[in-house]
Parts: sequence; C-alpha cells; structure tokens
Amino acid sequence: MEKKLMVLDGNSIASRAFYALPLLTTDEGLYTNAVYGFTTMLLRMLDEEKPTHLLVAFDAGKVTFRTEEYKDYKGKRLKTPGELSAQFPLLKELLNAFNIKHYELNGYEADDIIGTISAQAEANGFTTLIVSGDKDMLQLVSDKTRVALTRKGISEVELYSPAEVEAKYGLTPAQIIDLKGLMGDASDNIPGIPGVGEKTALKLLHEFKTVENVLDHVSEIKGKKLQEKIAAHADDARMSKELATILRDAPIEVTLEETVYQPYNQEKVVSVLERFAFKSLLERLGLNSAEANGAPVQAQEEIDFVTITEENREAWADKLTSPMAVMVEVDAENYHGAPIHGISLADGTVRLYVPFDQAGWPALIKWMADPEQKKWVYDAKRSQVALAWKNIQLEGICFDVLLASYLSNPSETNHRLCDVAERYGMKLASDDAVYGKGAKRSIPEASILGPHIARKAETIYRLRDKMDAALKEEGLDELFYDLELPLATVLGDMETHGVRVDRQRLDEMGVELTEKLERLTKQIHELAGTEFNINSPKQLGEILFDKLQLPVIKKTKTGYSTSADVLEKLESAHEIVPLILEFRQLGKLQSTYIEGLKKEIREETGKIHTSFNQAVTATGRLSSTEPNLQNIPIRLEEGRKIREAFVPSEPGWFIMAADYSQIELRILAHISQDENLIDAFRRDMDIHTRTAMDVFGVDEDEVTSLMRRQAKAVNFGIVYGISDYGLSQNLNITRKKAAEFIERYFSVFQGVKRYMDNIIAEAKKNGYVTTMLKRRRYLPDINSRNFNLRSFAERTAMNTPIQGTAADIIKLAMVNMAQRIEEEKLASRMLLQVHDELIFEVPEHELETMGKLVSEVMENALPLDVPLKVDVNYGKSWYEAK
DNA sequence: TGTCTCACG
DNA sequence: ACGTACGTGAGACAA
Repeated sequence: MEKKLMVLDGNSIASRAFYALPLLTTDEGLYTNAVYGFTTMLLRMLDEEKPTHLLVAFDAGKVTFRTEEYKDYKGKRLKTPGELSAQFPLLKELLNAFNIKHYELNGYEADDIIGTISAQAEANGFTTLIVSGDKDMLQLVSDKTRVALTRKGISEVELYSPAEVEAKYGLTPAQIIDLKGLMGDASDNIPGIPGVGEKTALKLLHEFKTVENVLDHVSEIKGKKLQEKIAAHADDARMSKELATILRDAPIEVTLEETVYQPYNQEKVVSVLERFAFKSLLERLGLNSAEANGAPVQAQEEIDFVTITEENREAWADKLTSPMAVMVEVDAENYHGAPIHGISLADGTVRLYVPFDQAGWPALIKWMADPEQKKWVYDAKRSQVALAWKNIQLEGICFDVLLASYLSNPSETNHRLCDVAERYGMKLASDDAVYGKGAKRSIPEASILGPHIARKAETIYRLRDKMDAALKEEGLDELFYDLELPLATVLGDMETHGVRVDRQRLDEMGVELTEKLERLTKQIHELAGTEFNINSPKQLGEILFDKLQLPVIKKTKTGYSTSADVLEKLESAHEIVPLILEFRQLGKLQSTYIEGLKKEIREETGKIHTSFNQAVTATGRLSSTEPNLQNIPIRLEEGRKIREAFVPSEPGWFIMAADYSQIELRILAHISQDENLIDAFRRDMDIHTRTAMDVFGVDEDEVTSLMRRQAKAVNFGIVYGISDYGLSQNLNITRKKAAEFIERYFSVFQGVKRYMDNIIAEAKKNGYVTTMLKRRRYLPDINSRNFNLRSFAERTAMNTPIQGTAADIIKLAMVNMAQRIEEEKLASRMLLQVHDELIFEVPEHELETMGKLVSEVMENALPLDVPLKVDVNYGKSWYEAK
C-alpha cells in the first residue's frame, strides 16, 4: 500500500485557530478555541487525505539555533497570549487520546522537524502532505511533498504542488527561501533588504533566480536607489536567507515507523472531548451514542390526525376554525404551477390532513378564501401562489414562521421548518429525510407522507406563540405584522400575474447575437492561431498569458485572472483583447438573457413568473430567482435592448417605471444628520457634483467630468463602508491617493464621519445594527481579533442601516401602493421591484393618475429630514420607460 | 460541486 | 502587515 505521511505544524495551526475563532471557554474556565479549531482542521484533513502516517510537530522553548545565530530572530513578535499558551497542554492531551504522535525538540522549531521528517519520508518512498499556516513551508514542496496552507483563518486550505507554487509566484519551491531573503519577514523579525517587498523581490528573482546571483549582479539592476539599498544590505540578505532556510537534517529522535496512524481508544477520546465541551465534534465522530445514531425521524412525537376523505369530510366541516395552522405542501422548489401533495391543518386539538385530491372540499375552499378566518403558515407566499395556480384563493394569513425566523436573524441562511422547530426545542423530520435528496428524491407512500405533512401544521401551530413572543421581545413585531406579512401577499400577487415577454423579439435578438458571436469566434481563433474554448477561463488564460505572452496582472486561486478589469488593462496590448471583451459581453447576453429568459416563459400564460425571495438577504432587500428579474441589463446599450422584450400584458397598455433618486445617500443624510449633505439634498443638487465641489474645493462650473466621476466613486464607497483599498481599486488610483480623497471627504462631511464612528461603536456594544424600521442584523465578528473579520463587520455596520432602510422604505411603498390601487379600483398592476424602483403595467387612461399616485406614495413612504425624490417614466416596453 | 465571471442595485 | 469595497443570482467550465 502506498505510504502517505501527513505532518501538521502544531503551533502555526493552533495560533491561526486562536485568532480566527471567538475565545471559547468551558464551564471550568478552560480556554479551548485553538484546540477546537485545530481539531476540526485535523479531522477534515484526515477525512480528505486518509494518511497512513501522521505527526504533529511543535516548537520547543524560546531559544533555538536561529536565535543563537541572530539574537533578534522573532524578536519583535508579540508575546503569545496566556489564553493561547494554556491551550498547548490541552491540545497534546487530545492528541494522546487520539493516539496521534506529536513531537518537539529543544533548540529547534516545528519547521525543522517537519523539514527533516519529510526529507526522510521522501527518501523512503512516502508521499507527504504538510499542513501549516506558514508560507515558508512552500520551500519543502516537491513531486512527493505537497503543502496545504490555511486560508481565511482555518476554514479553507490551499494545496500546493510545484505547479501551484510556480503559478502563484513564478518561482521554484527552493526559491521561496530567496524570496524571504530579499523581502524579509516582519513577523519573525527577519530583516531582508529594507524597502524591498514582495513585488520587487519577485521581479528580482524572476531575473536573477537566487539571492547570491542578485548580489553578484547588483550593477545590472534597474533603479539606482534599489541598487544602493541592495548593496548596503547584502549581508542582511544572506543572513535572512539562512534564517529562512528550514533544516532537512535536524537531530530528531522520532522515526517514521513511530508515526503510523493507529486506531484510537473511543473512551479516552470521548472523555477528553466531553471535558472540553466539544459537543459538535462528538456528534461528528458519532460518539454520543443516542443522538447521533438514532434517526431524528423516530425521535419526533407521534400525533393523531384525521385524513379527509369524500365520506368523512362533511363531519369535519365545522372544525375549520380561527386561528388555525395551515401547511400547503408544494412538491417543487419552484412553486409556480407546481403539484401540491396536500394540505394539513391544526388548531391544538383538531388535526386534519387533506390529500390534494380532496382539496375541492367546498367547506375548505370557503374557509381558505375567508379573510376573517386567521391562518398561521410556513411561507405565506409559496402557499398563496401555488394555490392560485390551482385557482384556489388563500386569504387571512396572519402568521408566517418563515418570515418570523428570517426577521429574528436575517444572516441565517437556513430557515427550514424542521430547523426552526429544533431551535425552539421541537423535533420534526426534515424534508430531505422524508423525500430523499437529489437523484434519490421521490414521493413516499401515503402512510409516511400524510403524517409528515400533518406534523408540519402541528409544528407551525406550536411555534406561533413562541415566535410571536420572540418578535415582540426584539421589537420586531411591527415590522413583521405591518410590513413583511402584508408584503408577502403583494409579492404573491405580482408573481402570479407575471410579466409579459415578447418571445419573437428575443428570438430576433438571439439570431443577431449568434451571427456576431460566430464572427468574433472566428476572428479570435485566427488571432490566437488555434481553436479553443473562449468561455473557459483556463484555456483563455493559457492563450493570453502563455502563448501570446501578455503581462499577468492578477491571478486567481486556480490560475490567471481573465476578468474584465484585467482585460481592460490589456486592451491595447494585443488586438485579440477587445474582441474577447466583446465576445464575453455578447455571450453573456445570449446565454443568460436570451436563452435563459426564453426558457422561463410559461406555456400556460405566455409570461415570466419570477419568485421574489423575501427571506434571503442579510440587509432586508428582496432577491429574485428563476429567473432573476432584478439584473436585466441596462448599463450598456446592447444589453439594454433586452428590455424591449418586456411589454405590457394587455393591448394598448404601458410599462411605467418609478425609481428613487439617490435613496441611499438621502438616507445617509437623514440618519447622520450631516448638515452639508442635508443642505445638498434640500437644494436638490446633483449630489456627485456637489461632492466634487466640496472635496476638490471648486465652483460648480469648474467641476470636470473626471472630478465628478471620482466624487461619485467616493459616494459609493461611503455607502459601502469606505476603505482606501476598495476606492483605489475602483478608481484605479494609488491607495495613498484614495486615502487622501476619503480624508478630504470626511473633513467636509463631518456628520457622516461621526455617524460612521458611532455606528461601529454601537455595533460593538450591542452586537447588532438596526434600520429605521428596527430591522436587525447581528455582527458576531465586530469584536473579533481577526483583522479581516473585524474590518468586514465594521463595513457591514456602516452599510446595513443604509441599504436596509432603503429596503424598508420601498417595501412600505409597495404595501401602500397595492392598497391604493385596490381602494381606487385601478386596473394598473405592480409587476416588479428592483431595489430602488417599481415597475407597473398601466392602461393608457390611468397613466396620469398612476404617475401622480406612484410618486406620491413612494416619496411619502417614510418621512425623512430630506425629501425623497422619485423619477417616473413610461413607454411601450420596459426599454422605453426611461 | 466549487470556481470564475458578470449582470443588476 | 494583514487583504477588502455593500447586497444579490446565473451560466459555463472543470473536476
């Protein structure tokens, strides 16, 4: 059998885990986050790699041969925090329980143990995988030895063979040492050459291969300053290289035979995991006998219910009461026109299951359509729309478990009924368990299906009071009852009505695009000198950067980046590049919008029926799927033409589009109370021009188009939670320049600055931020010691109240609009929402009324200290409504 | 299934 | 020094 050694860098992974995870403690007061993170990583790698031999290497003590040589080695490193160092004994205890060999050697680092054992492994025909968070390890990569580096804390690893090292750095593994020699390593206090960072070091190595060779050819290096620096620090470079070199022949006493990975004693492992309170790991290893092995399906309580038949239904008619939980079991993910298995009902005493062939039960039809009969459901819109396709009306919904769960934590992606139930201490079999997953999905026999659906209604019934209390507790009840719940009905009506799409128009555009794409394909293949798949980033990268030798601007995990911003920088480098950009643009139109949309036109109605998802985004926005009608092209004219195919569903009608102007910046003005920003909007100025005037200190007529463009980018940045790096990327300017813009912005808009500081402080204190309608988003990483996680949370804290309040406002406008259309008995219909705009179809004689009504309702949805402004346009298609 | 790319606000 | 703009969904490719 093939021998496979896995070596883990104990110190590196444990400290990565420590900084990536919150500081977990057990009841006894043990800190365990590093141990926990290390263990999950270990188990994952064991699972994926299935090694035959296994070793964990640790550093030993402060004094190593490297400190002897260079007293400042690791000199500036912050002391290991006590909360971390206390975890190493625990980690070793856990490794012992798992029967995993660990080793440390006085005077040497874990690196050297790893370097030595892997050298021995290579000599003995092993393949080796080294797991670490330290890039230095890449120098050990070879045909037989791979390195897995942790990414994003410890949640991912990136595997390196020689090819990946080459792809990422353009270096051989051995040259990694030279890289360190030149650039140094601040965390280990290895000096390198001052002023030489990764970019310069790579450039030098691509040309001269080694540190020694660089030093021998100083005079040939471009840049006088650089030459001087290198000459002055030649010894530093030599020493740095030496320090960075991992030993392959340390005097270790551990042998390969000792690292054989053997089965462990379950009792010992259980006792250690229990002491550390690693419940999820116990479960993962199947070690907490009862829960992990017993199927949850059996754990749920049996309930009594009656299945409605032709014969017994008369007797149950008067049991349909108010309130009652209703579960409409729809067969498919996409509920438009989908089959329905059945409907179950529960009111605490009565429990009914109505197979769908009994759905024509007159008492039920009447009860469902009666708005006075209160219904509690899971996913109101799904129930309403699926029934509407069967011409069954559902009214009177006054609780929705899905929406309640979403509001209680909009960052949660899983709101399945079974999981919500579990969070509230109840058991319910998952749909996956009952129906099967993927290819195995099937409808179970009636003796399983009926009880499952009946249990769902029962679960909804039991959840309602608890969830209602939870909503009130968090101040989310108004948002829920007055906004989200009524909105579900409005959205359901919009989806059911659908949008008329002119298939012929799409066909015509498709034919034109096909011709253009064929021409472009030929030209591109000719210029490349070979035929290849232009849609494959891999093949395209090879053509551009290997064959045609264009300069590499950016790389991805898997190879060269060929994204539009990279290609735009290469546009003048080769005539093939603009053709590829055009191919990409037209290809996207063809596949996603022409072909994609045509597939979504329903036979039954000749319309497209999207689904608005009301419970996915973390900010409170809607999203749209199958198809997504919130990303129909508009920015480029060729794409915008797609909108010509979106037409009214009645002859002679019009499409009307009403969009909020700068709603997010207006909200920012209101919540920050920035005087300058408020003034700008009260004067109804062009906000980007005004920003340019203030930031660049010029008069209105001196604002150039460049200045306005840059000011616009700054405004976007402000809304997103500004960072100098992000702005520099967007504007293609240096980070320093971007930082200057931001500083100048904040000196003029001091109220905005104050808001940004305050909202972050608030988030740190409360653990969440809120919108104007009290919608809440939790930010668990806001106090993280991991810079990346924390920064992300801070930007989110700045952005969410703005984006979320905009979502609140347009949702209010939608509910109000639907009500006004009904009250005023208008024929017009709301069709779509695209975050800051609403699309309607309107008969000619209602154009004037609707134009006024829409702007009135939208502008007054929520009064702010600045006016909200709405632009209304209409035309014979969505394209013309501009 | 994950990755890349790109469409929108 | 770290490595990023905020929020989405879909199609194509390559395992």
